[in-house]
This record gives sequence, structure tokens and C-alpha cells, in this order.
Amino acid sequence: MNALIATIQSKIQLDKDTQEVVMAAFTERVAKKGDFLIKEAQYAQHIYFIESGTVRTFFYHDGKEITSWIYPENLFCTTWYSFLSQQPSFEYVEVMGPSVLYEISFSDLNTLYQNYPALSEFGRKMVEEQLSFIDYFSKGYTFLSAAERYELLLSFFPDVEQRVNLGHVASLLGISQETLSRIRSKK
Amino acid sequence: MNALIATIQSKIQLDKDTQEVVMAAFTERVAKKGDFLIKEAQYAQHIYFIESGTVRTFFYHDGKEITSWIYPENLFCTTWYSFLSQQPSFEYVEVMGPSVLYEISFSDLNTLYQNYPALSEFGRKMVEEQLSFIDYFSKGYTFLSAAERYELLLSFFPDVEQRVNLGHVASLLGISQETLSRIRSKK
DNA sequence: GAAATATTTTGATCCAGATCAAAAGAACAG
DNA sequence: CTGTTCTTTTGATCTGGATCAAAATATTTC
Repeated sequence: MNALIATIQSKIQLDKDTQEVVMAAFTERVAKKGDFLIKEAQYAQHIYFIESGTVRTFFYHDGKEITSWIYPENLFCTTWYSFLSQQPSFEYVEVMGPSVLYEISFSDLNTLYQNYPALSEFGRKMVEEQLSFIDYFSKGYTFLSAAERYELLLSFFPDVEQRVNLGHVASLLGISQETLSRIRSKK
Repeated sequence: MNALIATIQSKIQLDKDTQEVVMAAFTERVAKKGDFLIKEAQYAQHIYFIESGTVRTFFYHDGKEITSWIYPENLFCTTWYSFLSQQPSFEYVEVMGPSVLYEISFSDLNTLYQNYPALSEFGRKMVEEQLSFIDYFSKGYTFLSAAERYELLLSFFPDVEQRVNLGHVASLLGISQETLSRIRSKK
């Protein structure tokens, strides 16, 4: 659980006692390739910290899987809309290979926030960082060409192609697999 | 300033003292059509609460203005990426008509957060709501057709066309003005 | 309230990227 | 190993929406 504690400590001071509380509040979960953490129509009851492995979120549109994001280790991951607004999820969260995760439920997390102002502050900073990132990235989606979107993705996720297959990356970029293949072959 | 206080109170308890602190921390700013709140390359030093009026954020790409979002009254507005990560802004924030805004700087807001845990909690909930919304909406951008994106926008911003002109809505949807005109004429 | 300016619509043409089809490579199970 | 299945590449064709051009409406401004 060291990576989780270290990630929290990168944003706030965490005294020994609160550290214990955090470690008691999160539950370890070992998952294997193909496991689902959240399924469509479920509420996203948990947020996950990825200790090791890769996780992707996706949804169905016109019968096809659309990858919405890919998360590597040392990040928090959930379906943000469903988790934060406690609405049914339209997304699935799938583990891409052997992984170790730490999970906490929405209600347990909010209990922590209420009892430990420092953790509420951490929660704010984590969500601020996530918002900042999505805001920056989603601007690129609207007007960049397929090749430019690919470059943008690689610029902050260079090893994404080692983690998931071509089709997942293509749907994340909003382009077809064939187009991505052609973009790559021309580099 | 009642709308600002009411918005904060919709998320947290706010005692009389803290209410005074908030009212002292925000500064009223009266703006007119065409005024810029934030200009590209500037740091987004402030976040604005819109008491009345309409505000849009936009950026330039290939010499053309791309509207990134349109905010009506009773919302907080800033360039989230630039404000939260304190990086130079690539966006402009422009007032679309006579407006009254309440502004607070990044550093003043963070001082409030440090001194008043209730306000830090409010900050967390505000950002959570914003993240939840962007997460939900940006999924639509990647794969919906032009007409579907237009319907999605209207579903939660029905009077957007009364607030800004066609070209702004079109670039917000990532489509050309002509295409939006054709979509509308066929309803 | 007429002239000037800005916004929206309509028409014709073009292209990035989708879709359909099939071959070529990898990975994997027995 | 070797057949089966999954993944990626390559080729041919098609289409939604862009771009270019101009007309039709609205909105300002003096």
C-alpha cells in the first residue's frame, strides 16, 4: 500500500494516525485479465487506486465498444460521472492484465472526508487534477485531426500501445482501427 | 451577492461568520459585451461566479475561434486547466453581454480553503460537480454525429441559441456553421 | 428609416476518415 | 509443432460534414 500512501502524501501532509486510518479504509483487490470492476447500469460504488496493472473504461455505442480511457498504475480510477453524481453507470471498468488495486466505496470515502479535513483536502486536489487534465485533453478531441489526436495521446501516455491493443486505442481516439493502423504505418 | 451565497449553501452549511468572510473575499465586477476576463498566455488568476449574463470561453486553432464552453448565470466559470494547474492559459474568457460577476483570485481562494474547512469542502464539491459534468459530456463528443451532439447540448442548455450566435454554438459542437444551419432547418 | 454591417441560409464541390472485404501476422491451445 | 483464433495491415469504395461562394435576413448605427 506504499504507493497509495505516497500518492496521498504528494498532495497533503499525512500524520501517522491518519495514515493508519487510510490503510484500514481501503481494501486490497487482486484482479486478473478480463475482470470487471464496474458494470454498466451499476452504480459506480467504488474508486480504485491501481497499485499495478492497467485498467480501461469503455461503453457500448451502436453495439460497438468505445474505450473512454486507459489508466496505468499509480492512478485513481473510476467512472467519474457515475461515482461522483451517484447515477447508474453507462460504462464498464475492465482490468487488462494481472493487477493489484485498492478500493474504497463512495460512502466510506465520504466518511473519511467528514472526519479528516486533511483527506477532504486531498480529495479536492485529486479531483482538481483530474478536472484539469480532462479539460485540457477534451479540447483536443473536438478539432484535431486523427493523426494529431494520436500524437497528443502518445505525448503523455507513451506506452499506451504496450498496454492495450490497437482497437482500444483507436476507439479512445474516436477513429477506426484501420485509420490508426494507416497513421502508424506512415511514421 | 445572494445568488453566490445561495449556491455555496446548496452544497454546505455556511454560518453567518463564514458568510461574511466569503462576501469580503469576492469582488464585484461589472462587465459589458466584448470584455475579456482572461486572455490567452495569461495565467487564469481568477475564478468568476456569474450573477447575471453569459460568458464564453474560446481559443484559436488555425486562425479560427473555437468556442470551448458557454456559461449562463449562477455558475462558476474559469479556464479550468489554467486556473487549477496554474499554467498559462491557451483560452480566452469573453463576456457576451452586460454582466455582473464576482471574482476571486487563485491564491485568495486557497487561503479561504486553508482557513475554513467548510469552504474547502465546498471547493471539492464544486469541482466534483464540474468533473462529473465534463466527463459525461465529453464522452458524447467522440462518437456522436453532428445532429446528435446538437441534441445533447440542447438537452441541458435549451436556451443556448438565445445567448450566443450560431457560429459560436457550431464551433462548440465541433462542426461548421453551415452544417449547424442545415441541421436546424431540417427540424 | 436608409445605409452599413453582421448573421444565417442555401448551393456546389471536395476530402478525411468510415466501412466493407480480405490477406498477413501473432498468439495460443491442445 | 500445427491448426485455431485473435490482431493488425492493406486495398477499394463510400459518405458526413468541410470548404468555397453567394444570396437572403437581421441587426446596428447614425
